[in-house]
Amino acid sequence: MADAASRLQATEPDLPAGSARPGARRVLEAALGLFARHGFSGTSIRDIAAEAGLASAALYAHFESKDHVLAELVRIGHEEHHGRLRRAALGTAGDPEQQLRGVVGAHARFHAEYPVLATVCNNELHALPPALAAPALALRAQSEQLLQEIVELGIERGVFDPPHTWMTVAAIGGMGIRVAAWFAADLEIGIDEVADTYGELAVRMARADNTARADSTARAATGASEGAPT
Amino acid sequence: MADAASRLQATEPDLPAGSARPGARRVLEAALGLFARHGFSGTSIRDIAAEAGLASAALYAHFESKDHVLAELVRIGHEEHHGRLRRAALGTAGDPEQQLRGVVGAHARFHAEYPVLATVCNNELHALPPALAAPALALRAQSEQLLQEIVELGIERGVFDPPHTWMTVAAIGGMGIRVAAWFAADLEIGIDEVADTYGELAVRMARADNTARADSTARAATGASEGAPT
DNA sequence: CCCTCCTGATCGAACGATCAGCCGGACAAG
DNA sequence: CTTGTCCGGCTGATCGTTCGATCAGGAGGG
Repeated sequence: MADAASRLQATEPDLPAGSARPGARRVLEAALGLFARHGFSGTSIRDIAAEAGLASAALYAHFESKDHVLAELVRIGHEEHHGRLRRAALGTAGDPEQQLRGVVGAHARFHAEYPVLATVCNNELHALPPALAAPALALRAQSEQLLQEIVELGIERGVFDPPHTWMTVAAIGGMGIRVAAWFAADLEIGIDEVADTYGELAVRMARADNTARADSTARAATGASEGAPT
Repeated sequence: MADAASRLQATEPDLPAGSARPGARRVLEAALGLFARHGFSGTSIRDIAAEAGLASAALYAHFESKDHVLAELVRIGHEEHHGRLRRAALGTAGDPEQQLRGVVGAHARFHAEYPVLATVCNNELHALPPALAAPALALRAQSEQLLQEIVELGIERGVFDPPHTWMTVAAIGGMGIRVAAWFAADLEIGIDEVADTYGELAVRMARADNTARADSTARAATGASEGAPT
């Protein structure tokens, strides 16, 4: 709230259940909120320690270095995210449209349930040395490929006909990532509604027979459009 | 390139033409690339000066503080972005679908033409004290409202029927922002193609008669979908 | 002669990390 | 139950480095 560029206004920093030993978890939760608000480089280990109620030296009993604290957050976030996408894909196997709806819904849902964690994973990954970032990047590539394969299957079957497959996949991914930037727990929009809406939007983007219809049906309400003044 | 989490791999840091005096411009260009790769807090005054070929003290002849360097970059980026959106909206006034296509195309085009600047504007805005961030936030609000009004006009006329107007606007904005993360000059995808594709995707998301059609037409190719194994 | 742009030196503060040492619960031996 | 030992988790002090910023002064074109 003190921040102008509202990075996750009222949302409480939150981690998936059972992701670390209690001692380390307190540190991770403290670091999570601070990394999201001030960035990795903008947060000192003294800040983290103070937030966790510890002396700064105590952090090194749980983590090898400041880098490793971020690496652990990034690992937790990417594994939770990728696991949800895979479960959503397996649970709806067969029908590409239902599968796209499910996977994109899970993607959006993750960013709504863990907006702080998602923000750190997306915005601070670059601060990690290559060796520590590699596992997260691998999971990212897998998630993108999962989405791409669903769209390609739909194209094969004729139910999908997106403009430029790869860009459509990138756009679907991008709109979901952005959920973390505006979703807050006290919003009047529920998590289920977010997931459903984003699933619907993704299907609309990919679905066949969309462009063609512009010439046949959508004409009706457009009559008064040509050359309107101002 | 040395960075694992590819923040703008091969792209040259670039600013819109004529945005500052030559001396200050060299500093801004140096800071732009460094802020994008290492973040605002991860970049020191000495880093910027070295990249610009100056002693660190020389920066203070052009800018009041490190904050003001970022503030100027953020101002340039937001003004260029908002200007393009307004011009695109005025150039296609009247027809909501054409207007949405144009504005979203301009949005995507900006992020493809200035991916480094867009990255800094989006990811480092939070590092600015409220007073310096305020103008950019105001322009952001205006841009979002512009998009929202186009969609609402389309709904009034019956050509648009998106699920949850506000979330659709947020999703359209989000997918365009993400372009900056993957677009590179040496890519096989051209800027015009990006703009056209994103315009088309936005229209598909908003267009009326999309959901309803699922029951009437799209059935044809879906026959073999039910319960396919694995 | 002044004004703009610049340099090298330097300020105090904050940085990531390391150290010796203290504390308290776990645990085996008596 | 008491005793002795250990070890994970912690503290306060401190290391050398780097941070953003300031200073007096030099260079040089108008």
